[in-house]
Formats: sequence, C-alpha cells, structure tokens
Amino acid sequence: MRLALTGGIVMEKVRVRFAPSPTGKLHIGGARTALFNWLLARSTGGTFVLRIEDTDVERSTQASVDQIISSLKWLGLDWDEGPEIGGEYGPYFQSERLHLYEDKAQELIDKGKAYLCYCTPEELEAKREEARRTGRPPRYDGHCRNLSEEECARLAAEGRQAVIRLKVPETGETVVDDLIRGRVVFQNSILDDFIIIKSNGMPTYNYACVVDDHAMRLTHIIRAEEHLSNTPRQVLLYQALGYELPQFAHVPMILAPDRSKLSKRHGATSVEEFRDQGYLQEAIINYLALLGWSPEGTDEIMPLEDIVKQFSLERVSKNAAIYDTKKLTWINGYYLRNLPGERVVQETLPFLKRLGLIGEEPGEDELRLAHDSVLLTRDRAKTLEELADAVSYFFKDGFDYDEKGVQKHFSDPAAADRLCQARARLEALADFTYESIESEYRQLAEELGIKAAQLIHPTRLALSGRTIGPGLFELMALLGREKCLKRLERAIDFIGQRTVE
RNA sequence: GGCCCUAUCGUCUAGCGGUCUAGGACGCCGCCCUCUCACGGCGGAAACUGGGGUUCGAGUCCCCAUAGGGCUACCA
Repeated sequence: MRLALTGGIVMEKVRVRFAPSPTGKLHIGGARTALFNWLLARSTGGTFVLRIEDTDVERSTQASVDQIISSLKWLGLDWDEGPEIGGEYGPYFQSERLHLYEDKAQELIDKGKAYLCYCTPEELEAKREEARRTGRPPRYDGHCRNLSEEECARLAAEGRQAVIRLKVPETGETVVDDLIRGRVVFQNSILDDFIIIKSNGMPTYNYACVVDDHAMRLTHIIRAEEHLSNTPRQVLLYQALGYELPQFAHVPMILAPDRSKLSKRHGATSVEEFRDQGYLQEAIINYLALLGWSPEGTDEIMPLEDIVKQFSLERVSKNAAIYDTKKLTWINGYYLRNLPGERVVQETLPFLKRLGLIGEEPGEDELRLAHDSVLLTRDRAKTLEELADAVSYFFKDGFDYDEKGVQKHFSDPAAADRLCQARARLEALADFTYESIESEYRQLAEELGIKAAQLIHPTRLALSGRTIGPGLFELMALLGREKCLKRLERAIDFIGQRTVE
C-alpha cells in the first residue's frame, strides 16, 4: 500500500471525493472544491471519487448531473471511481444506495441511538416560530424521543409518516479536528436530535454523507467551509455508527464580488458560462488553484502538472476569497498566447461558427484562414470570444469603419488620394508578401514626404474597419492582394461620399 | 437570537516573534519599445480593522470589540 504524508501523519493511501448535488450547474466554488480534492489525490497517488448526492428528489435533475459531469470532464478533473466508470464501492448515486441508509438507520434504532419521530413539518414549523418569537433557539424539543410502541402505533394509525432522528447527547462536547482550521469544539447542548431519514424514506445530507464516506473508505473529506458547522453532527453520526473518523479539511468559501454567497445574479459563476465566454480550461484551473491555495515560489502561472507537484493542504488559506474576473482574464490571455497555436485555433473554431464567420462544416479555405488569422491575432485577445471578434474582418467584407478612426484617419483631405496611390502600388507589386508590401509602403511614404504611420493607419482602417490589430503588413499579406485592393476602393469611395456630404 | 469560522494593498495572497522602512500577482498610473492595439521591459501609488494584554521585541501569540461569512431545514 502506498503511503502518503499529510498533515504530518503517515496514513494509508488517500481516497477523496467530490460530492455535488445535481441541483444546478457546476459553479466555480464547486469546481474549486473538486479541484482541491483532485489535486490531493493526484499529488499523493491517491484515488479521486465522484459521488452524486441526489437525495433531494424535488431539486435534483438529470440535466444537472449531465451538466456537472461535462463541466468536470472539460476541466480535466477525471475521477477514478464514480458515474460512467463505476468502481469497487459503487453505486455512486445516493439514490441507488437507499437500502444502505435504511439498514444503518435500523441498526441505530435497534441500538437505541435513533428513534422514530411523528411530528409533522407543520407542527415543527409552528414550534420554531414560537421559539423565534420568544427569543429562544429554534431547536427540536425531543417530543418523540421517548415514545412507547403503543404511542408510535397510534400516531402511525393517524396516517402520520415518521422520520428518523438521531439521539444527540445533551451534554458534553464534540470536537472536529480540521486540517485547515485546527481543533474546533462544539457543545452538544446546542445541537438537537436532527433528522437522518426523511418521511419520504430518503436520507438527509448529514447522514447519507457519513454512511457513504465511510462505506467508500474515504480518508479525507475536503469540502467548503459552509459544512464546518454541520461537521459535529456528522462526527456524532460516525460515533453512533462506530465508524473511524476521516480527516476533515474545510476550505474557504468563494464569495461574489459583493462579498455575498455566489448566485445567478452575480453574472457568470458557472464553469459552463466561463467556457461560453471564451475562457480556456487551463486558465480556469490555474486561477482556481490560486484562489485559496498559494505556491511557495513567486510564479503564479503554472501548468497543472506543476500544481500537482506542489499542492498541499498546508498551503490552503483560511479566509474566504472573492473571485476576480480581471485576474482570470489575464491568466486566460497568457494561455491564449502561449499554448500551442494549433490548440488555440481549435478552441476558437466554435466561436467563429457562432459568429457565422465560418460554416458548421468549415472547408479547407475557411480552416486555413481561421488558422492564420487566429495565430496572427491571438496575442491581442484575452478570451476566445474576443479573439473570434478580433479576426472577423478576415472573413467578411461589409464591416463598418470605427467612428473615431474615421475622424482621425479619413478626414484628412489627402487621405483618399494617398490610399489611391497605395492601391496602385499594391496592384503593380510583383509579389504580394509581407516584406515587399512593407518596403513599398515605406518607399511611398517617403516619396509623398509623409510618415509611414500616415499611410499605415488609414490603410488599416480601410482593410479592417479598425484602428487596432496585428501589424499591418502581416495583415495585408494574409488578406491577399485582391481583397486589399477591393477594400481600399471601398474606403476611397467612402471618403469621397463623406466629403460630398 | 444561538453556535462556528475568518480578518495584511481595490482583489488574490506571502508572512508561521526579531531578517517587515511588510514581499509577489491582477488591476490602476507613468515611462520605454513601436505602424495602432496588445505583448514585453522599467518605475510608481496602494495594506497589517480597532483596543487591551503577553514579551526585551508582535503583522505574527492571547483577550475584547468591530466587520464579513457560514450553520441553525424532512437543501446539500
């Protein structure tokens, strides 16, 4: 068995899990939790398990399951056990493990550690309301804790559906030893007899989680801090069931820019949305790793392999982080200009299709132009979406001219004439290459007694409609002589039109 | 309300009693490079929440206050 050093304790092979509930898309907080689990597994030669917590029949959907799985795959967070691939400790959907929860619950009842409760949600809500009104903590009062069999039978005969509650000790304390937060102590007296099996027969989160984490032989429970307060309940369950405790590590939460919990109204928060906006998998992973964890050195741009090598829970911070799209965007730009060109081209294709710049089944010419234009322009874009837009003029002729550019470069009375001369020179050029175009342009500028820039800027505007973009001569060489001439003519007409008005 | 966690530049963070006149990154500002825009290079502004302790010495340890977050569901 492989040994792994974690938290200074030598232990058996690491087994960790990501256990999302399929009630929506995978948001960046969940993705980060998944990443940290994955990183611990990969950095220690351990096992990463994916488990779907679909015990909320009201909110769980198959679409969410598919969504989360596809996002994880896209991020490259592959699991060793879980949906689609199975594993030794399956099934990996909690809805398929109900018998296990029932068996264990029965065991707890038999041992006198849990009991049936017949209070209805309405009755409980009324009591809670009452407690709130009188300023008392809204705890379950143990109403059904000592029901006799006759009473149970009577209540059942009334048609009441029972839930199962855990008997929580009224005194003493429960300790959570957390790898990130240290020792956290909770007084049992503030906990109440919480429900472990709902009246519809489904287990609650705190309960199913414990049964499965144990059954799946997990060694480390890495999850968001929102679960820290639930952990004493789970520890109590571990004890009641006679299970050995795993190591807990509660990672800080990721907050929206307004410091509140992430939600839809904060714009893009799901992995899928970031992907649609043109963020690369590598960038999101790199950014997420930096949110709550920090490498020892000063390099922040790091490929996954390096993060895996360096990752440790000891360097995970304790404070909640606000995610900052600006930095993500910067990282994305870095990957855009440093990843293998072919890769960037492939990633840009869907965005070009979306803009209708190339067909759904692009032909050879389209692909070649996409390839060349993307490589020529990628240094200047931060996202794939931006990149696709930035190369759009290579694919279509009828673009508008940038308004400020027109003011600046097309209002000079000599502009049309200069473009005209440039056009003539280009037409006469022996070969239409980057070098020949440049030397011709510079020569023309000299002959006209103007700076090359005075020729270059109007030309760029004429050819692309923009004032920004790649080097003009490279742009022209790629566009080709024919299109250059046509677009120059169009611009000359445009300027003429303008001066008439 | 009760309980729990957290607190360093706008943001992410380094810092694990003296090396901190607090380091890095993003963003911002300026300069350089330059056909524009990016990239790149150089430089700059920018933080230890407040108050008590402990200590020869505190960003670093303790307490209180304050602030933010979480939990307190038949959600996870």
